Amino acid sequence: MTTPSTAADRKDKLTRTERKDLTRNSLLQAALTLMGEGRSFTSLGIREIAREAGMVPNAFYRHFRNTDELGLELVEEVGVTLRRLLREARQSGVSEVDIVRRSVKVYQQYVIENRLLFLFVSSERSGGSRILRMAIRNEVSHFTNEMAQDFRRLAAYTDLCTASLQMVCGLIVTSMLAAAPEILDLPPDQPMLEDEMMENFVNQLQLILLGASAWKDKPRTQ
Amino acid sequence: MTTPSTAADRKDKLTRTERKDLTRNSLLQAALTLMGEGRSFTSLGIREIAREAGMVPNAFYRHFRNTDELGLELVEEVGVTLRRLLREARQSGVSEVDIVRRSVKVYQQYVIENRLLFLFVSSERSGGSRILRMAIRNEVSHFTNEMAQDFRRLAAYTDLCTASLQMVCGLIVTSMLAAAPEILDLPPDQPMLEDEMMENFVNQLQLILLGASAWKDKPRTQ
DNA sequence: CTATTTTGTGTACGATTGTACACATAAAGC
DNA sequence: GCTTTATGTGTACAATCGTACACAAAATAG
Repeated sequence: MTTPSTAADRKDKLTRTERKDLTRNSLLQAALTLMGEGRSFTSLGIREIAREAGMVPNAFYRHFRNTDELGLELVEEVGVTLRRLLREARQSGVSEVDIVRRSVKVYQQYVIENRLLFLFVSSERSGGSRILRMAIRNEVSHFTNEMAQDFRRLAAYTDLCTASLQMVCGLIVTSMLAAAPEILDLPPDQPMLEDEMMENFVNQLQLILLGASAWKDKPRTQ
Repeated sequence: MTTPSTAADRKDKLTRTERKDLTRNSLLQAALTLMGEGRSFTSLGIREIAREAGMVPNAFYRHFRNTDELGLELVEEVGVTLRRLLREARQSGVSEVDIVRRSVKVYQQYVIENRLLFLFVSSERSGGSRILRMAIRNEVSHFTNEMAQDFRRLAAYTDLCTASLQMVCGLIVTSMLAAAPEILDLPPDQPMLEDEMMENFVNQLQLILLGASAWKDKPRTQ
């Protein structure tokens, strides 16, 4: 690469790695699209994904060795998506009244906006390939830890030791992830069902936080 | 049917419906076995299941029209399994100290004993076919309701209105189901990891119950 | 006893799958 | 400019899939 060619050097002539990234992304997107049409990731085939991406089956191998490897890439995307959720939650005011209800509403919208990714993570978190399962569990674990750090930073629940705080956040995250598939399965124009579900979700989170307020860390022994 | 032939009439000559039930069960068992070997239910094929059950592919159609229909039968089996869990929990003493820790231990063993069914329900609860998902959600909902009734019967958390009690039980069930895949993925001889996971699970349940004790039902409005 | 229905077998066919190999084309390296 | 390398295409093959049809055997009905 003699002249760096700043990627906008020539408008339609792209560098090799750029083209590669484009088709690679189109493969990832194709897999997500297929899941959006009701297929489960585990049952997707190489040919199917390549076809959806508009390329010949063999081209798949230029980017991934098998579908699991593509799935790992999707897991990483899930990771950045979750981190973005936390970052946005951090920016929005925390000292609001009704913070739980507000957060639940934000989360609901976030799940809908990132429908395909949450579809993926919900179904692969306990299904299919062990490798994917473990990778997802890792990302969720990181997410939980970051949430606990945020609680610390905001000086919330300062009575709790770190282990207890992580336990609480784990419970919150479990509830959030369990809510995702229900959000995604909601019939689109049934506001009553939706409100009922959200109300239930809000109450559950408030109950967890209520428990956290009353929680006393165990003494030294055990 | 002239003489009812009480099914033990001739020891090795079985009636037609008995034989049919036997092979039907062997198909169900075959599907579970394949899942136990790491396959996901969604990706199972008719031929595969029939082969594992030791019969020719076409025989499958004598019992189910497709794999989803077989899955529905498995969901029903999950239902009776969950009900049995509740029944056993009901019998064991409730007025024990450390009741949560004891219950968690019982649950862990129950999940391991019914490994294949919990594998199935964990992976299909948010994955694959919409029909199966809804059926499982139904069974889980019934389970939650029965648990709430048990709480009522035991005069536990009498301050809570029925809706709140169901909300609490929903949270408990969510946590239980989320724990199942982690239990099943535990490496078999790592007692430290196992203890850590169980301790975390116990704490989460205790936190929920602590929250339930402190919970005040909403006043009339809203 | 005869006729019918049920249950499982055997064979067959077209479609689809994962993957191997040879080839084209265009960017990158020198 | 020439050579090399990376990326995508085309063709091919064995394996598997779901499913249709004809058939065998045995239990049930009359």
